[in-house]
Amino acid sequence: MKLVSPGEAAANTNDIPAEADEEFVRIGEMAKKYGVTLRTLRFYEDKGLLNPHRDGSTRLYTRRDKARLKLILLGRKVGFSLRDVKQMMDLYDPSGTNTKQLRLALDKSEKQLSRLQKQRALIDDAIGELSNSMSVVRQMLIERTAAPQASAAG
Amino acid sequence: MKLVSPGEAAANTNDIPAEADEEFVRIGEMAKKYGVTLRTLRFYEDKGLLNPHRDGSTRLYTRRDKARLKLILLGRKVGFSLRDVKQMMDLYDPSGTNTKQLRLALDKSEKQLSRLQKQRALIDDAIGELSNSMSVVRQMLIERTAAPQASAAG
DNA sequence: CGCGCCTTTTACGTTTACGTCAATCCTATA
DNA sequence: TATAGGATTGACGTAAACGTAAAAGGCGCG
Repeated sequence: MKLVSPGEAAANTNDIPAEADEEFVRIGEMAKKYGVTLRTLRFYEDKGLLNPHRDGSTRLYTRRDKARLKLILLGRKVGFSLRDVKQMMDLYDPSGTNTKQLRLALDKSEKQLSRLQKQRALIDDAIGELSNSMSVVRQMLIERTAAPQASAAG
Repeated sequence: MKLVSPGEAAANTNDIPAEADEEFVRIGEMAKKYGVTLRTLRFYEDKGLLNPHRDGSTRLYTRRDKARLKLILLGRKVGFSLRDVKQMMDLYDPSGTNTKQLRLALDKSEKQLSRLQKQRALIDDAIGELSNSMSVVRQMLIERTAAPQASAAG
């Protein structure tokens, strides 16, 4: 099931780099395009999140893989674990309405949203406590640098 | 340098549990008092954050250890690493003004504060994106459940 | 005397998302 | 043909803060 000869793919990359309709890209180009490392792409594949075609041993990524990667990156951005992302993606069925997938996504999203809100509360709390401590420390420093000269209360 | 015999300490725990002025507490009581596990206390000691006395092999925690633990827990709460906490604590000198310690603490605090603020921005961002996605998904679900009956636009 | 409870040390396991070699292979190019 | 540039798999390393046995010692109580 060989779709493109390696020479052809390589030539394509060299000849018409702006001819946007390239079917396949190799891992290096894919990585640059989405700002991830090669390791990351291989890792995602290892975890079953991506499934690029192969030309021999060389990975070839298609539009489909790009769409999936975009979803992964979005998921990562909003704080889903890769496992969650995989769970949701695994439910995708191009021949159906994907109701189950959507419901799962919504369910997970609600939970994640509340997690994020809790996190934000924790961070706000931490910011408050830290600011307090900083005031105290600043005050201590003032006393320690200004007092030795004019200590009134002794 | 044995300060309290084991029998005495044990008796103390059994006889007068409410007599607040106990000099030493063992690891179990310490853990309960501060809501941490035994493992945590031993871990902190292993990392050089605590230094309880010993009666034989039994750890005995004093007021000083309690104060240090409080600081550790505060540091943890505001997001410092244990390493940071240790660095700051290590500068403590009961016979000086501790200016260096205070300056380091303030410096680290400023950095941590900006980290926290960045984190909060990221979280707010994530919340926004997630909310958007959820709207989209909800809309898709509506279309998939309501449309099959009355699809006007075909 | 045996039981249960507390304590000890040692040391490997957990989680997540990759980083960082290492050794090897293939290919286009000068 | 030598070399540089990508690509491959495999596998150990990292960070943080503990969790979780495992095996053993000590103590008071009934």
